[in-house]
Amino acid sequence: MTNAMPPRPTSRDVAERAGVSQATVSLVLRDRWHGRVSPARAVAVRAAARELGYRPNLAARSLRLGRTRTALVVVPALTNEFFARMHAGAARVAGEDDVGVVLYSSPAGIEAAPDPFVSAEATLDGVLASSMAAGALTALSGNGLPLVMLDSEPGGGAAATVNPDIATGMRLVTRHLLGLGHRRFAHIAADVDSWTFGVRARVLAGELAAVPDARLVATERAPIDVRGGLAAADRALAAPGGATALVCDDDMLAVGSCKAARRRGLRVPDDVSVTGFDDLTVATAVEPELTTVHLPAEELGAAGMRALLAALRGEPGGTTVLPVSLAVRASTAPAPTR
Amino acid sequence: MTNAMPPRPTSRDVAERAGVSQATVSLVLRDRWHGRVSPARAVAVRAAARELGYRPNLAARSLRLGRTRTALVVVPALTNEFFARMHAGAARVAGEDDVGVVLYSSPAGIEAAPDPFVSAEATLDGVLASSMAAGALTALSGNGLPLVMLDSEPGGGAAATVNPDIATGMRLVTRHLLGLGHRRFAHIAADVDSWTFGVRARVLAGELAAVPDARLVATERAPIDVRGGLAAADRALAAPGGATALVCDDDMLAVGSCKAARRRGLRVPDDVSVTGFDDLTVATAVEPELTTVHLPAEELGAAGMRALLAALRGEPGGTTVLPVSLAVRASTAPAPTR
DNA sequence: TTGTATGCGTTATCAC
DNA sequence: GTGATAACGCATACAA
Repeated sequence: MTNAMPPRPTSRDVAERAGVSQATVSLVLRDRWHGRVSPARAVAVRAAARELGYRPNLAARSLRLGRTRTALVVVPALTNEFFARMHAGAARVAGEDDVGVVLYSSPAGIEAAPDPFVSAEATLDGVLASSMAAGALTALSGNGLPLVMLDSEPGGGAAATVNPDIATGMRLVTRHLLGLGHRRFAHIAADVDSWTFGVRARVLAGELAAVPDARLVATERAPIDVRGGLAAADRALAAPGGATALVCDDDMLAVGSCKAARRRGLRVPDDVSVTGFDDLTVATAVEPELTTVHLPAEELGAAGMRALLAALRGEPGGTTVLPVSLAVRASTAPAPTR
Repeated sequence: MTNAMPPRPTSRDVAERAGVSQATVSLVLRDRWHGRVSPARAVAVRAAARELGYRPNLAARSLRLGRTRTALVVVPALTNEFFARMHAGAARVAGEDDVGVVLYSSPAGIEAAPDPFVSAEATLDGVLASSMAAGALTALSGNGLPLVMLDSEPGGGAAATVNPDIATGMRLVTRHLLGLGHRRFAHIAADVDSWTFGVRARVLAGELAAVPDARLVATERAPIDVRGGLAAADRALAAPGGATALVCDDDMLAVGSCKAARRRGLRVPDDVSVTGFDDLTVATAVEPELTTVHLPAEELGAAGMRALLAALRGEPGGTTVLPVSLAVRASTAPAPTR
């Protein structure tokens, strides 16, 4: 039994089979034949292509066109559900426009953006980057590719920026808690120096400053995971001031914070209220379910990719802000009367 | 201010700057110059390339070589942490070998594998597919590309298969529960028809059959998420037989099962024990923390990619089985004495 | 040891 | 309307 794999058909093969020239094949298949090729031949070409299972060679096309119809999506970590959802949105939109997506999830997290741009620059049309530290941005914008930033500081060399309305999100959380009678807050913050977390800290502080007897009794930073949140909340709860509300930068931190509270014998939400941010699956997996800010992760990726595709077409881009909402669930309750 | 973006340097530009021919540049940069190019010139070429910031054009290289150094990784859903980790492992190994990864996460889940292979076949050297339904496999193997299957039925046209030791995992769970005195089991199963879940069901049944008074009092299928698990466990708990142990196919199902138990006024693990599978982050986020089977997700992806790279080199592949372990935590306890 | 020439498959520019 | 032909950037067989 011979196992000879038939070589992939080329446009020449299609031409031969359809009895036309190779150039005609290209015209017909790229839909640029109207008025230049007779309908009869066009039909014949299409038929031949189908029968042969012809697929254009992307490498050849890219070489000739100088464009690759490929965008790079950069996320800090794909194992974070938020970024996975963002990626899904971006990939969907790109796919609808026949643009491929190559993914780079920065192993070093949010800070570094080393090799990929160097090596990838060879073959990309644009870059969609998310939640990167301020410094990393410049490394990306330097290579001449259109760049769209997600969940990042507007401006700064990007062709466009798409952000969820973080400020409003934090405002909703704070006012929700304030309305519940809480006055002593602790901020369980992500120990990541990025725009998005800067906004959260600023808005929280600002909202509390506007209410005479409200105070931020502690701010604890932690790596964004359950253990980090647990440790940080433990420190915050040990601090003087007796916080009754733990405002967390992320759902994972909130989950850890709930654990910390319980280990100290405090009930959530009776003794202490806890809020998250993102509305990941885990927010409704734990009990009590988390009151959290719902961020449109997939839509963020989708809008970002749309902005990138627009930039690729040469259209100017600005800053888009996506609305967020507060998901009020069971981890918040009226402040305890002491 | 002129904004003329300098065109990307080609190997010709490097040649010109180094005062050599383009062919020499190619030889030097591909490290095939030993004995053919004088060391002095080689040094000059490297210097010129560095100064110009030369990057080879991948499209041109692919066209010339006929290979793309790109592998397709197929996962059912990236938003599932297990697959995200698998992807990370695969991407890491591929990167070490300068192979790119293009990701396809089947929107339709595990069943369908529609377009990507058609359109992607143009530009891929191999495929790494994970946890696909039996039918989808054939669609992949048909296109002549080397294929490595992950967490799937061994054999069946794939160049190699890499699986976590699912059977042992389920055996460990069952015996753990049996050792705790449980005799009435319910299986909260994933409603997905794939090899991995088939094995779980089979082993669970087999292990229970080997213990005279042990019984599987209910099997309930559910979509793999918290709500699905909740609903299925609720049905299982309502069924006659009074299961004291809920064996779940997945951590998400286990989380939902815990919720279902609590809503019925049952305590976990005092009244009912619950086990998961996968050991996702959520397993240690909820309380009680889940007793579950730890699957080496990242290593699975890494081993799979190694197998694919080996297949690309023409080496024969077989079936690799990766060890798993039981993470005993707080969701299991001795069976209640009634 | 080095340079020249050719072709990979595609698209676009031209004569016909 | 249609079909040659040239280029895209690289790797290599071959000539010098």
